[in-house]
Amino acid sequence: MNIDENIIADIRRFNRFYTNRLCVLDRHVLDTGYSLTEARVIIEIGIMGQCIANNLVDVLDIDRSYMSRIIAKLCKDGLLIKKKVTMDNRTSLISLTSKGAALYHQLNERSDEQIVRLVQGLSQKEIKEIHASMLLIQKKLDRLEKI
Amino acid sequence: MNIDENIIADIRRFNRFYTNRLCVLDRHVLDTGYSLTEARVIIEIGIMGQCIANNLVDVLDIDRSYMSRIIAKLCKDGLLIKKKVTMDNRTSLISLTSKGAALYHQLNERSDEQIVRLVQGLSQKEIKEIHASMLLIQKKLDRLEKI
DNA sequence: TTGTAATAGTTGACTATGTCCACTAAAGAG
DNA sequence: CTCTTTAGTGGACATAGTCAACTATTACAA
Repeated sequence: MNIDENIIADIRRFNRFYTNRLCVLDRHVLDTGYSLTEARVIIEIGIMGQCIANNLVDVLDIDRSYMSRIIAKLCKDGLLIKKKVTMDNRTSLISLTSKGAALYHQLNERSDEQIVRLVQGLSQKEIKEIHASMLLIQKKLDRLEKI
Repeated sequence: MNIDENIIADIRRFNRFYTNRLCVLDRHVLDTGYSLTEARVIIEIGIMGQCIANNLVDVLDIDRSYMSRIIAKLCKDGLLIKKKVTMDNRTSLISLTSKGAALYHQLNERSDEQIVRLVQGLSQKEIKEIHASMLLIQKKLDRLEKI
């Protein structure tokens, strides 16, 4: 597998470039008073609807003890509730309260806004080109995971 | 500016996807025993050749006191040397020692290897497609900065 | 069914990473 | 020569994340 050195340099340049872009896009999360990690937890629960702590640990790849503390904090803040379920007394079902759901929606809307800002000033044609490029990259690089 | 909701969702999906990829690519740095931030400092000095601490603070957007401590550590580890320069007695010229330069080259080589691994299993044609897509994204989104 | 292993979660202690502020010393500006 | 700005350092602190020990419960195999 010989790859042109210029291509490697370009990909590394792209990675540096895109890292900065992602950083800027994520910054808005901090306005909520929660960290990126806490936001990820809220969003994941929003997507899952209901889950147990261990699901979050697996999906988000966060340490169990750290997750325990994050959940405790978000519960204390009234964003989550834990419901004991008879099936397994070791666990609780976690879900968003209405306050948590509101934050979840706010995070989603803000993320959407950030994407709009990202491509602001470009024509619809250019946006479509970027879109197609992203889909291509993801398709090609994602495929490799399954092998 | 109306943007198709599906495109926004796709871009957000791509961002999540690519964040994970970047995370995996960066992980190799930790094998050196240095953090990503310390590695960024070493690489930047490698690129600049010679610089003063404040240059690094500006370019890498790292707190001055934090930078001071990072430089002190890297000096203690024999990766950097500070040379007093008569022109301005407040500052020192910082540069890599041969040991530091070796690490700099190692970091570069490993980063290149990671890119090769990233696209491993793809045909040359597919790699060229990815490359072109990245260039397009960067060109379109980079242009927006200058406005 | 009983002993053993595995799983879910919690807590304490710790490390790593990063931030804020006050300070010294030198340089630059008027 | 004063006053302001700049470069760097160090103390104290904050935030983020890790590691290991522990309890309680469940799963499983003999």
